[in-house]
Amino acid sequence: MLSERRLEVLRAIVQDYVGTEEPVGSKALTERHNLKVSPATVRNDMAALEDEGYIAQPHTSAGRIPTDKGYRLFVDKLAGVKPLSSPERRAIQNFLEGAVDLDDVVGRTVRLLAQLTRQVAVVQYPSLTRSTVRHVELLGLAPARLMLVLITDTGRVEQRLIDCPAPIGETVLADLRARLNSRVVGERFTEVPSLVQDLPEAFDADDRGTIQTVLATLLETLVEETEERLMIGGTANLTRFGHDFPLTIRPVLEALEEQVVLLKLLGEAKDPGMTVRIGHENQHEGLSSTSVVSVGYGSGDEAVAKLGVVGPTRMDYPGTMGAVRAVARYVGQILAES
Amino acid sequence: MLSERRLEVLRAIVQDYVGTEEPVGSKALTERHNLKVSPATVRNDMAALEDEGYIAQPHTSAGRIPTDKGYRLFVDKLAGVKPLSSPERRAIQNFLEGAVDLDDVVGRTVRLLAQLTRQVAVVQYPSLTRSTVRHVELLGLAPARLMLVLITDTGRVEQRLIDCPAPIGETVLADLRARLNSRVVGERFTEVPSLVQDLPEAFDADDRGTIQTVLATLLETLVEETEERLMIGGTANLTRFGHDFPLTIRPVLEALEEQVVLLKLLGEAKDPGMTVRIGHENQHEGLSSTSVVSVGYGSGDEAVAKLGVVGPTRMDYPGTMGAVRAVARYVGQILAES
DNA sequence: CTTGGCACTCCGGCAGGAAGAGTGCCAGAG
DNA sequence: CTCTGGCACTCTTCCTGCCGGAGTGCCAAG
Repeated sequence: MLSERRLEVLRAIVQDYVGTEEPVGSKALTERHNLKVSPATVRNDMAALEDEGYIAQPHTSAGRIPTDKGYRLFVDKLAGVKPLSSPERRAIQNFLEGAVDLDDVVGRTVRLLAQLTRQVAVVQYPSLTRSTVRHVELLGLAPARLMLVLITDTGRVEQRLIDCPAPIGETVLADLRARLNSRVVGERFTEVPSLVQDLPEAFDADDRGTIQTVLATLLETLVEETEERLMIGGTANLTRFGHDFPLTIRPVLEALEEQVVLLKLLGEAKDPGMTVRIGHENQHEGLSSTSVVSVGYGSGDEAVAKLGVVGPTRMDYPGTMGAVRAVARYVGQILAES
Repeated sequence: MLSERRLEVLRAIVQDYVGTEEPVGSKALTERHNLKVSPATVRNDMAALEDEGYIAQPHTSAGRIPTDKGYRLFVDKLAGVKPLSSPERRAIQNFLEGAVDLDDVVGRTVRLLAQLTRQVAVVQYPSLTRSTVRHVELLGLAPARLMLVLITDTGRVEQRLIDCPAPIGETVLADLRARLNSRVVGERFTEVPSLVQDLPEAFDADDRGTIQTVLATLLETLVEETEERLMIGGTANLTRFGHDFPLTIRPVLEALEEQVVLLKLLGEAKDPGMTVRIGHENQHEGLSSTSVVSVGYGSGDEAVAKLGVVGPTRMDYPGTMGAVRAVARYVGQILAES
């Protein structure tokens, strides 16, 4: 086990490196942090930390920089979450309250996160998985053509065109609409399939084909739309990454364009609270020199989606975590109100 | 006026510079293009071209590179539009035909354009301005709460929640729905206001307040949604820009995140055909070292939206223009079919 | 108007030297 | 056993001067 002081040294190294972006040496450390020991002692500690794999030196006779493992220890044991200042909190709230619809909420959130953390922000649209049905509507566009509209309690609306196998009468349609709604409104998506299973039985044989089609489309919509959309922003902040640009930034931009990758990234974070994935802990290769801080957010007790930021492993973890957590909370509030 | 040969020299310079990214000198020119004159002659021509402002040299005794003005001349007079190869055309068509809905069409288009041109692609969602109403639906969610759903012929669906000043009966609602649709279905958005103006007169005084609210929301939706959304992709291609990265790439990324800027950019291109804006011709400062190639596309004869690419001024104009034009055509076809 | 020749300029790369920062190790003190 | 100061060593970085190459501009001749 590492002694108290060695942990303190590691913390100091991380803090200094995050601030200066330069390898940090023993002398500078003793000066900037008032460690009560001499540089020589710190050197010994550093040697020990290096043996354990927490820090490394780019070349002999250079200062040390933290490794992924070092950051991990820092995040787990040494760093708290830095709360935002109250002006910041107020700014967040004001900014988010101006949103007019769901797209706007997500858009504002992304910009806010990017600005607060000065990193790339990723916000997943509220998931349909946990949400409930507010209304289902069927519109007859033509004798054998319907439109299905699904409205969720998170304010999302999905629509599908349906080509029916046979024409369907307006009264039957109204009947179907009424029955459908009485069964599924207020219910969770996951419950819907079993709730509508026996619906066709209530109708004439002539109409059953159409009704089957409608129900199939509805269930399909519920499933398909569980695949999430997301919005990203603040990519310009990538330019602050480092000096060895093209090599670093390219794979990150590529990864960010692959929504699938990002969704997986957010999805993997199972921790109910905040998740921090550091460097190579990220599966995706392009992101192996970045860290991802993510957290679930939602209108009620349950998380309906995730949001987070992507930045260099050398990031201000306490500050970033504070911002991410705060934004998630306020977005949750906004969603609950609307 | 510039002589024929001097134009030829300019063309050669542009082509070589686009290929090599390095200033091109007189000797290399005579070798790579079989100009029938000596380097010395070319030097004289270059001096003339430089006097006219078509080319410039980074430093004394370096080769020449084209200026914005030089590219402009090249695009206007010297370059054709390079048609795509037929395998490319087939690939485009196949790729776009797999799309399942509007979002998917736009998403695929953006990826396609980015891949074909190896630059940043921007695609505007089909505009509602020119499109017509396919259906208007009113759903009673609660006694005094409605949802308005607007379906357009471009496949777009917009919805709005309406809080009514007074409860409205189901029969009145059905009546309103029927009248509304009989008047506006098939009509252009711009026509709608005058068509529905006198609708409230057909109803009882009790309901007029609510109906006014509904109509107001409808008109508002039509206007608001003229503000376009757009999708961008291929930002990773920015890393191919040049070697002086952070300075170049940052303002571009920032500009790309400002949808307003991009919309203005596309909107400014009034030319019915293809528009090419080179370097400083772009108003936005961050884009002063980029060129924008854009073109309108649409399902019928009329353009309903724009798409294009953003790349370095040093780009392959004929190839890029060819790709942009081809993609626009195929997207138009796809939209017309659906 | 074109051509070859020639002097000139400037960039880029390379070697060598000096400075600075940081390390590792050791021996001695607490 | 831990901490400390000292010292030699290692690297990187920066600056300098130097050379070669590429390209230009100008001039005089064809």
